[in-house]
Amino acid sequence: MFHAASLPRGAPSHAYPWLMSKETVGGSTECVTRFAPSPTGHLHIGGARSALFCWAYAKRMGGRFMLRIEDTDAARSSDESARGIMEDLAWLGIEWDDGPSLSLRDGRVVGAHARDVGGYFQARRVPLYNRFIEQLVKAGRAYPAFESNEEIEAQRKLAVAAKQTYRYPRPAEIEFAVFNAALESRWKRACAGESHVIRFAAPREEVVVPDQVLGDVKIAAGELDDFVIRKADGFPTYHFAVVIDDQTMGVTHVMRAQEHLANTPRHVALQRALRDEKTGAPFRTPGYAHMPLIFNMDGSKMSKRDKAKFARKAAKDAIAKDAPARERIIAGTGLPEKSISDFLAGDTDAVEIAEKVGRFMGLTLPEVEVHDFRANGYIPAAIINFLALLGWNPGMKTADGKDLEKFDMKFIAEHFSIERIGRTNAKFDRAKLLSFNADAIGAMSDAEFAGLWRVWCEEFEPPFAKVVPGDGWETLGRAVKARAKTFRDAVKASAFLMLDDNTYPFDPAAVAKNLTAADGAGLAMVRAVRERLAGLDPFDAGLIHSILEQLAQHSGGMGAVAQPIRVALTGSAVSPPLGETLAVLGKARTLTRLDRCLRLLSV
RNA sequence: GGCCCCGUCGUCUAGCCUGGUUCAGGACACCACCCUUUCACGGUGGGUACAUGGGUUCGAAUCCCAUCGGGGUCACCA
Repeated sequence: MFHAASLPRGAPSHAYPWLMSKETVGGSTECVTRFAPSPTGHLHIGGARSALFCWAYAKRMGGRFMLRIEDTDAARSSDESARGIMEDLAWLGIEWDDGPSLSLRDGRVVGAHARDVGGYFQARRVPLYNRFIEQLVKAGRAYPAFESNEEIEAQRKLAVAAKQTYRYPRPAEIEFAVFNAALESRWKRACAGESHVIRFAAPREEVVVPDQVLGDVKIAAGELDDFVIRKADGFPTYHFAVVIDDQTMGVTHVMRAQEHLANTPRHVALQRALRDEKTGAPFRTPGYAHMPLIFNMDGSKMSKRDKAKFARKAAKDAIAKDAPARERIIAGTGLPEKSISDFLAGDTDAVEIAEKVGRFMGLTLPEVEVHDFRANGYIPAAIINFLALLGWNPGMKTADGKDLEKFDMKFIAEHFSIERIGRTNAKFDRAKLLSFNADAIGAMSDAEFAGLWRVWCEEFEPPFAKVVPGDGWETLGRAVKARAKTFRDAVKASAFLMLDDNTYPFDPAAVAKNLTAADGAGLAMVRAVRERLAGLDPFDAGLIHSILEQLAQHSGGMGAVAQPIRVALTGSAVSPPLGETLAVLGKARTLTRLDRCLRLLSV
């Protein structure tokens, strides 16, 4: 027997001639990949990686990347979700050639030149699915089944109780691949409107999934049961819609997470049973590539519930340390007492509650959706680079012999290959992402950083954006850029700006060390600096800096000058460089603060 | 539990296909030192890994087998 595992990875399987796809490099058919999310929420970071890999492969092969919305779950799908997913993809820079169109802020339209394939929302393609359902029934490869969901569920429970795998038993009257009288009668009942589902008559032979990452994956005969391909509500199931669409939309390569691997035999079996409406030829089996899964550092799945877990733990810790904290949280979030107690008890993982608690407590909740990363100040380029490395590696070295791991989408589009996708599940290391983001920020010019940071602040930190003087962004940005791994960090580093000039508190330790020690030497320095600053015009970072330097020459170093000023100005011993800090604060606010400090602390 | 996938530093990984050049290289994180007006940035250095056990071979992280471990999946959700 042919041993697939001995094949080089990525090689086509010669054991199954129908798989010999013509859709290879240089062939007449161009490569088409697709990302097919179901619009039931935001774009998950793992989904973003799937989309990126699909995009990358299509670009590398000079083909097309398609976005298809799998909204066959009428109850859970929503248009808002679909739009949100598209916006997240566009924000990351993953743009689709084919798919619904989306207008960007800059006026461009993604998907403007999409091929006409009859719609990219599955819910609008139902008549197409139904034609193929009928084809399958007439061929004796699918049949209506009339059991209710409850009946099936009861039987499944029985099987589970007996520690057996439940498989729907094919009715004795159904003959494989024959449209017999019994089937015809069932079909008539179904067409007459009797409630039913359509089940696929699965083959009773081994099914092979040709996977370009894992090699051929064989599923023994009898593992597949007669699964449902059309639900009672008339919508196709995922398995059916995906096969019909991939065929009719010309998809040549299916790349998705490994959690789908176990479903793939169903798809392959379906493909072998279905015929093209025009040519009568069997459906193509696309090239499959299942990529490794992404987990949290502790091995759990990355899920929205992580936010609730994180916020709950922080809240519980705070309450354990200080019982009244509970009341403060209730008051501070404006949430009903019941919501908070349910939340703390773990009865609900509602994201809205988690986010309110998180905001009130000043927590940064773990990001799991693309939008979370965006809201927390991450840069698309850093996310893309990091994601690309999760399960793929270019296997190249830099000029100085290190592993190449910093690259952009252009590089990915030029070098991506399925052969270099790994097979091992990966853990999502936020620390490394953060480091990538810091590097991306560090690589920006001051002007570039200031511009992007400002736009971000205006959307996600409006109160802060308001206190930054219009002409102060670049000066401030220059001062905090190196201190920020994210845009939000840069806001934190600029916290001094948000302080109320007349009420901000002083850190006693910092005061003792830098102001009142040595008979108030620090205070004397504050006084001296205040005198010089009072007459300064313009109040410019460079000029301020040189004044401080002059002072430093006569008083034993910069430390003796800078630290007292820092404490006087911000209440703490930590701040960005003083020139920029004072300049952005402005002369009036600076003098107000220095005067207040002198007034409060002088003896 | 059945079926399937996977197993190199704490994490992402290079190396594995084409066994020796590897007492295993890089990055992030961590620690130490240097730089320094604080905090950062930056620089230098350091520790930590081939899951285990059997083979094959002169020689195995690399090939084979077993065990153990991790994960996925078993829906009228995708």
